[in-house]
Amino acid sequence: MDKYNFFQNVYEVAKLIPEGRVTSYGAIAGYLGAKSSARMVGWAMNGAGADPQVPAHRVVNHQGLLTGKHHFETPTKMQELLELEGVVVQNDKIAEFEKRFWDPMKELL
DNA sequence: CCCTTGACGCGTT
DNA sequence: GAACGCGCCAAGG
Repeated sequence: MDKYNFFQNVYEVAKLIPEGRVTSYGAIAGYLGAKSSARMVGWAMNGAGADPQVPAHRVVNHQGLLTGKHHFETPTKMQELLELEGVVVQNDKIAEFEKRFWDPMKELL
């Protein structure tokens, strides 16, 4: 695992997120061994926007809040995509976030 | 090369 | 329970 692959790893993990599930930046960061560097995940996702294979809409903050929706084509796109996958979004946050939460540490273990 | 910003997270007040 | 501050790493100005 090269540190230089950090961004790539983020993309890989994001691609593994199942439909109707969401995860947090911190969870991905922790899975990559940089749990304190959740911000890097966000930065990485910034580049993920160029890669349609990376479902950035399934990645939210630890609150389940759609903090990154402004980075999409439209601020509502993120919520739309989530709802299309069966994820209930209310007030820009994931409903039943704990139930929808997909932890790479456990799921990919 | 220094300073600021950024899609976060956690501990403390 | 909300607000604030600090840590973390990288990129842009």
